Amino acid sequence: MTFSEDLARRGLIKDKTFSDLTWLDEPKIFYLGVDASADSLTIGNLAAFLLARRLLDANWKAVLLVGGATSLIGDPKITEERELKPREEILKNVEAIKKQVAQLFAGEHFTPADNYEWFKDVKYLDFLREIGKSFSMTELMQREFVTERMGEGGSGISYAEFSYSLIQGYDYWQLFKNHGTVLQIGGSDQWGNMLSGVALVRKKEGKEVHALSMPLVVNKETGTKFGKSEGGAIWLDPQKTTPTQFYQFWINIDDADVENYLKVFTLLPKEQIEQVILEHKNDPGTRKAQNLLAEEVTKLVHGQDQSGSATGVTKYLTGQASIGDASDEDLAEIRKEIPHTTAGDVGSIIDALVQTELIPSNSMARTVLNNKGIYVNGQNVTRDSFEPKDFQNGRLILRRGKAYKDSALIEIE
RNA sequence: GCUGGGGUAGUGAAGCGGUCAAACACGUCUGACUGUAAAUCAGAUGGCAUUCGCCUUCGGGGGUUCGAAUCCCUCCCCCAGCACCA
Repeated sequence: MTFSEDLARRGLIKDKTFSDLTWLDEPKIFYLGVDASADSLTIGNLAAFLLARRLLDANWKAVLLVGGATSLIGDPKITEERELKPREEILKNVEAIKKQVAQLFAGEHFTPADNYEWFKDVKYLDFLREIGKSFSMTELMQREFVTERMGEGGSGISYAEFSYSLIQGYDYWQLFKNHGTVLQIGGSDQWGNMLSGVALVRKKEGKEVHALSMPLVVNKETGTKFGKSEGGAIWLDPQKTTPTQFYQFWINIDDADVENYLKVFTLLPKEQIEQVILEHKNDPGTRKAQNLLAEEVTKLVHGQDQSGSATGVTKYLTGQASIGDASDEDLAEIRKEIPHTTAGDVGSIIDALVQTELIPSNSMARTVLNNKGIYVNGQNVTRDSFEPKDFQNGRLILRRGKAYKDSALIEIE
């Protein structure tokens, strides 16, 4: 099976500017850009980065761009104008994302880039003359985010966000000139911006470059955008979403999506995926496919060790092993992976819930407690304080709801 | 610049002097159901205390009033139209 066939079968290709897929089979140089709208990437960014990884594995060369300049403006959303973030905050975010990208691609060869490098000295008039002239207003006005936001019922759009596409287009031109990139990849929401670059390079250089977009990952059952329906964002930063929580997220994926996710979010060969899906269908209860998915993705993002400790910690969260029997090393791991605090042997459960941020406020905690949503060592409780027998060897696992990822370690003070 | 419409909790959207912590819908959280998930049903959804209650919210600031999300002034922002400009 050729590289391009593999991509196609994994469902990784939505739109492309080249007609023949085999164009991908001959390695060239591509680029992938992200903006730093937060201080960490999320699993929403993951699919594109894994595509980059696949290209690298197929001997392509990569330029990975973090948008120091574009982040200052903000990619226009279809609904409303973004709030302009302070420069210092964006600078911090950019640094964080750069580091994260470097970690994610540790051991791989790629060229890091930051569009701020070439934008910081761009003069407005020069930009208008060189770039602005190459863009058709009529065309820009037809973009979905523009038509949605202008006119009656629209939320309005600033000139800054309107121009975002030009900035990204300019990036492609720069990268083409300086690094020889001839392909840009990204999510299908970036398609319009990618085309801006393709068109600009054609106009300025008379050369043909290409773009490739991936379908947005959606939940098959609900049709919702990936990551949206699962509560808060799942971050790649282990400080924000610990490897165990990360691992648990993938364990909880429902059957309908698991095959698709295995294809998109892991590097496993197609045969292996088909095999595990087959096993999974025979006996869905064991959640073989989800287990494999969780293990693989956690390994890709957090590394082998973290993946191992995530499975280790999970043992205690699920009650497969008693928390009282945990070794000192295990405990140290657990403390890193899930929130923890101390409490007296008759301490308040509500305080513990709030301290560990399992629940944001006391009232909420009380409500959830009354709704039978709190578990101590896997046992449902409705009383509002711990009892001495709850502690096994001076510790217990406190959980909100059924999902194991919302667990915390409570140790006796 | 003028004229008109608008800015309400995570989102959409009611309310238009007291009975407003603010209808309703969606979302979110918890539970039941399910091997999961979804769907469905039930409860919860500003904060503190959970017993009467107290505190902070309806773009910002100021005022009128016993009392304002609701009235007045002013500022900011958005939408539409017109004018100006080209």
